[in-house]
Amino acid sequence: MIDDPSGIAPHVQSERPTLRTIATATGFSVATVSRALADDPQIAAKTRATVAAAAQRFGYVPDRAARRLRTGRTQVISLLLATEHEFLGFTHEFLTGITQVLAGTGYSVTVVPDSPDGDRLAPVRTILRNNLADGLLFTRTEAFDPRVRLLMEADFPFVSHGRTEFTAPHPWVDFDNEAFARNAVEHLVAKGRRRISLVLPGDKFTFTQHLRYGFLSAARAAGIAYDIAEGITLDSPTPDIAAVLTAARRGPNPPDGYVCVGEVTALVALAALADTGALYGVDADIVAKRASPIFDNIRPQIDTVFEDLRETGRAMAEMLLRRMEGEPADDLHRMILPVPSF
Amino acid sequence: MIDDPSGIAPHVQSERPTLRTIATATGFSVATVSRALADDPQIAAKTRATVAAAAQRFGYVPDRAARRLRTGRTQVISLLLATEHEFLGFTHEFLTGITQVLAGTGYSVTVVPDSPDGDRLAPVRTILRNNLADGLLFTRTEAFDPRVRLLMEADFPFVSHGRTEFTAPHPWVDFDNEAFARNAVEHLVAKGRRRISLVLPGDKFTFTQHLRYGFLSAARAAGIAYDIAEGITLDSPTPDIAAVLTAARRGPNPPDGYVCVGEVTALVALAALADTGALYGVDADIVAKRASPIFDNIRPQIDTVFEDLRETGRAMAEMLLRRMEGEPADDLHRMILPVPSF
DNA sequence: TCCGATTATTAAAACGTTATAAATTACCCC
DNA sequence: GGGGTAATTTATAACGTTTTAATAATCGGA
Repeated sequence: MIDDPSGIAPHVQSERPTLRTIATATGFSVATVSRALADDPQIAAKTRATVAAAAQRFGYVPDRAARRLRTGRTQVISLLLATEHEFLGFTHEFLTGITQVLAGTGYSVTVVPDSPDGDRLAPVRTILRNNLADGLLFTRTEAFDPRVRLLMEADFPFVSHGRTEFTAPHPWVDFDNEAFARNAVEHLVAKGRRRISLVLPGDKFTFTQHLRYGFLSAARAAGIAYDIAEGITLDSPTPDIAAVLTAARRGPNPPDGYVCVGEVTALVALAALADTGALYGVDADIVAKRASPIFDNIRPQIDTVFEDLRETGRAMAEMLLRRMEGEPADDLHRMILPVPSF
Repeated sequence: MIDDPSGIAPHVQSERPTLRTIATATGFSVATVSRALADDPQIAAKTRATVAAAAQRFGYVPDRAARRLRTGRTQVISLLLATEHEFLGFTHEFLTGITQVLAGTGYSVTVVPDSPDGDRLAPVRTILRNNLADGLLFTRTEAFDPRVRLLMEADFPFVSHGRTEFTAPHPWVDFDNEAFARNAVEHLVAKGRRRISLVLPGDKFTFTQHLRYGFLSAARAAGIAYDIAEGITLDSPTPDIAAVLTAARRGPNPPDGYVCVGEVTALVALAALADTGALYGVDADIVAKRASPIFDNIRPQIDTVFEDLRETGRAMAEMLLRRMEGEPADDLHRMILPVPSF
């Protein structure tokens, strides 16, 4: 074994090639090698070729720490991951999309927890202050999201999952929740349903407004009765949601249609039907937003609308890369469309 | 608002504080400040206090890049996240546990995709070679996992989710799948079931062996009939699993009990019952491993056994920290116990 | 043949930290 | 007060990059 008098980290010192390795091997200086690898046109084409070949031969990979120290760029993208989401598989699908795009770009993804009930600004501040990332992705965006405000002020690249109501444009990827809600209501109406119910996410999230608007306008246009569950949100403990939905079923005018914004809520609604002796398809119908294929295996089969979270992750990562390249925010928007199964 | 004709000071104040900032402010040298902050006993206690106060005042946070360049330690923990898991919420729960423990330690978590069907060694090699992390966590461990072999050879800190069959000890956290399978079978037997069925994960994973052993030994001890589905694994496309289970139900001797290792498989089994006109609780029973509360809202309610993935993530992160501190691997093992709902 | 202008290369500094070795100061005892 | 030792502090040299400014090489053109 090679002795290491330096006392510096054990697994590093196994002859990792550096610029100097290539420099001494090719006879050029470290500076030239660095610029050659950056494809600087000031460096003769022949030299660039020689250096590139040597780098290839040695399996040279630039040291991130050194580059980061020198340039201030971290090669890191941070994901603020909300503790709650409307789908069980949200994190997995989303992260899969992001890492798919980032694979091979040299960026790595760090995950930072984001508690929508807590201080959402704290992790952002830490990242900005300590220069922990070059770009930021986050979910569960609020209408006047403080993170968006702060990041825009700091001119720090980010893409939000969900829009805001700020006037200045910023990059976002969003699911068309208004269209989803509208389609869901219309579908229920087409099935003859006249009294539909909805459980919304917390009021502060922008997508809650979109859902509400789509739901209300379609219900009013159809002239049917509707209600939005009170005292609970999509993120409430499921027993609480179950209690409210079951109570409503036992009340005077139980709904005959449910628009469910998440998978779990849809299961709760189904359970409420079963537990109150109601028959799906007879006494009530359900349209649910889904992000996974689990409903294929749930009986009775309900109508679903697919939200492609993997594609969402991909779109956000791609957009962030473009933003970090300096592309202006004005056109960096992408709406993910609902895919109904009906 | 205020112009800066001098070109000197003002914006410097808003710059990130470094050791030099504190050094000039306190009158000590950079070296002293560095050592004082490291609580070096060679530095006078009074000096340490002074320096600590100044650091506090400036909101000093050491620059990760500089420290990393100098020490070779990255302050990063990488998570190799398998593309498939037996639970929809696996990623979320697991990641939540990990980030909970790592919050405040100064370590950040990067997520790297790991495709169990592809080259599982490639991401590990990249991390080792390019010194991208100080420690590694991964899931879906194989009996003779090449990653474990490589990491042990390189003496690189890691914790695997799942055991291996290597003789040398390495840190692991595992769920007692053997106990789960055994309990599940015994429970079905106690309910009077005499012909039980199981879908296993891929053969190479260690936990597959544990499941098989628990299942087989309990079934044989009880003297009942059993079968393990062939041609499919837990990770097969759900339509494939559904096809096999449904075909079995239509065959000569359909099972009257199912041990389901994942939530989706349990749903498939339930659907297979429903689709073949069988009645849960009458024609067959199910015991399923679960990681989320969704089954509380699925009707009929089946018997479940809880695997606490958040606790698993916590345990793995804690263990990795201890391992990185130099603790020997010998006792770094933790078995997560099944929590039956029955 | 030599000069000015490109073109190609490189020396040196810097990013912020830590570790080594050396320098300084404080302290104690005679 | 001096000599020696212990207690503190600090200068300096890295770590591997990139970048600025400067040097060296090449090339026409007069």
